[in-house]
Amino acid sequence: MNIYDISEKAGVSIATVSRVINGNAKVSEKTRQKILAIIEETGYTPNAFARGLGLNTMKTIGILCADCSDSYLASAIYHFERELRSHDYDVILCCTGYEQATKEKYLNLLMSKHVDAVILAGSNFIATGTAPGANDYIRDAAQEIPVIILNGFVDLPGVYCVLSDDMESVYNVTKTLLSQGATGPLFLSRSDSYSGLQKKSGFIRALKECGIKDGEKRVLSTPGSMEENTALLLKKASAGLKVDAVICSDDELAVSALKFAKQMKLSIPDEISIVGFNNSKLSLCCEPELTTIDNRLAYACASAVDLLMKVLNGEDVPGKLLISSNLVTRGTTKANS
Amino acid sequence: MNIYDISEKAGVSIATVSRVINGNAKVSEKTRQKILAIIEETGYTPNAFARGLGLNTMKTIGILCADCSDSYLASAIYHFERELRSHDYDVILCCTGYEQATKEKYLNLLMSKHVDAVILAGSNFIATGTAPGANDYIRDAAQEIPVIILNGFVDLPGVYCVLSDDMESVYNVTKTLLSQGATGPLFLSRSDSYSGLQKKSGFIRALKECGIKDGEKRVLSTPGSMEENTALLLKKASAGLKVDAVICSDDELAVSALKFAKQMKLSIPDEISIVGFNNSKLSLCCEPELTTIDNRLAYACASAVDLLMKVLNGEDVPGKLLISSNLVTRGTTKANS
DNA sequence: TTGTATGCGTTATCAA
DNA sequence: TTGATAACGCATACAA
Repeated sequence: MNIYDISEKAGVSIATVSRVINGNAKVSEKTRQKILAIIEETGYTPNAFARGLGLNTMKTIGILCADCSDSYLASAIYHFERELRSHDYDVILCCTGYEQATKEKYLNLLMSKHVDAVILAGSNFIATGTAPGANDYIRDAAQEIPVIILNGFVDLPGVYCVLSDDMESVYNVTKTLLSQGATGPLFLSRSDSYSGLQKKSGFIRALKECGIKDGEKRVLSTPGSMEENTALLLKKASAGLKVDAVICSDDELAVSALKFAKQMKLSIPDEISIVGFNNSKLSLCCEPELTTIDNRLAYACASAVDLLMKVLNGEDVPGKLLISSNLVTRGTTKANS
Repeated sequence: MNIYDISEKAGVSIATVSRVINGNAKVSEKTRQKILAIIEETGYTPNAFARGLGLNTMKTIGILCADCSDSYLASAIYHFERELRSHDYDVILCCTGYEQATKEKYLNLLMSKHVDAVILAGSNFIATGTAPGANDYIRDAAQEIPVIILNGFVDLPGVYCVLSDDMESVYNVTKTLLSQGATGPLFLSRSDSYSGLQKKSGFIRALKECGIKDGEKRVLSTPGSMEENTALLLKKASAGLKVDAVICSDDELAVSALKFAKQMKLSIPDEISIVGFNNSKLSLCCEPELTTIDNRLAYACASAVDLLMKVLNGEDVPGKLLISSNLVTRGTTKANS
């Protein structure tokens, strides 16, 4: 069943059928109704390939993420997909893992499928190290199609970044904990991704303002499993590190910190405060429930899609959109006086 | 940059270029190398639409899931995507939500995009109620392309189901808890999906075998939030329901049960045992850590993709694949003697 | 081993 | 308001 069959049944040319389907050009109401009726009756749907061939677009957005089983990224994808579909776009999903070469390979793969744009979900797509040209693959892609980045920032033409203000939110909560009397603050860092560095620098800035100079020394790299991270904290503590406030770059790390606190028999939040990140389900599963930073993921994803639609529509939009976060205070921090 | 450009540069016809790209027919090693070099140099990639037009396939699998932010489904999608990509298939993701009409709509949408097959991820795609014809949309789809169902079962031609043996695993763990002396077993059920019903019937069968006739009365429907479910349990307990063993259809429910136990000041696992389902991260975040049923999701997904590849290859495969689960014993149940 | 010619199902341009 | 026809880029049957 193709456009010729329909045109034949309707006694018109394929051009007219095409016009009705695409609804742009002028067609007499009478023939339109007739054609519509036949389409309905036959259940005809245009061949997406042929359409793509002509238009060189298939109304499809590629989403790359390192690992969609990560709860944060999974939520992001969920929001992206629903938003995009409401705009009649399909989503091709591509989980790249964390290796640079694979990221590049899959981005090129998606480009070759003629997606209309790509969304890089997660700050790990931005190289933060010194490797020269590590972000070239993004620049190259952006020369062909719009690139949206969630929670990462590079200043390149054709790249649009939507991110939460991680530096600010960590800065704020750190200041609060210090003002509540904490003298042994610690920051647990999952990785040196763009957002990881932002968080870290917010922490260090807050410390500096309160007269703690060597803030870097109070940043702990904790990329391992929950068990390993708890063990690391215990080791540090037994080596004499004082800890009475832990800010974490995700909720899982905060649970590690919680386990550490319990093993140390520290009372929470009197002797130790803990703050997580992402307001994930994990934050409700432990005891006490976690105070955590909610970075308004749903809002960010919706904004990103909105931005993208405008870009595809040729409108002028900002290259960077910064969204403030929201501290959700629960049982692992003292109530703010 | 298209196949004509390449053929011109190489001084051959487009047919020869096509042959080299597809690697099937005979081409002299010399011209092959020459063409390969030019392809490499120009970065040419064939237009997927044009290719799809001719072949009527785009090596793309549609995955439908109700909600990919659900941690279980997110993991499933992750495994599917990686497996499929290793077979050079793309994945179009589609989150349908839980409404029947939307599921049908999106399944048809994917069909119209000429996906080569669809995977229905999650048992909620199977209607278990009495609504006649509620699974017709699956039957119709399966007449056109292979349909794979994860964790659900319907006996229809062209439908291939991969599922964990939920009935058996719940039956087994319930028997164990009863043999350890439990007299107030409870099953917390999230929904009456196919797998939900399987789990429930495993529970009831175990009770029956131990002389507890009215097993249905010990099944609690707990579709709400963690907080609501905990509250429901507290209410039931204060109304006199005896509870000393709780088997849950997911880990989140188990956390609700854990919170209930703590509020009741019941010692775990001496006075109450709790078993979760899925071996998700949640099971490690609470205290004590959850005993939970691991249904080998990664294995199931890999098997499903393997099955699909065989189906697409015209091989004969079973319509149902049942995978046994694995009980992961942690702190919320007594060690088995 | 290679080349020629045709079809795949649309959209869009131009003419009527 | 309509119709005829040329792209779009590729795979492949058939010819050489």
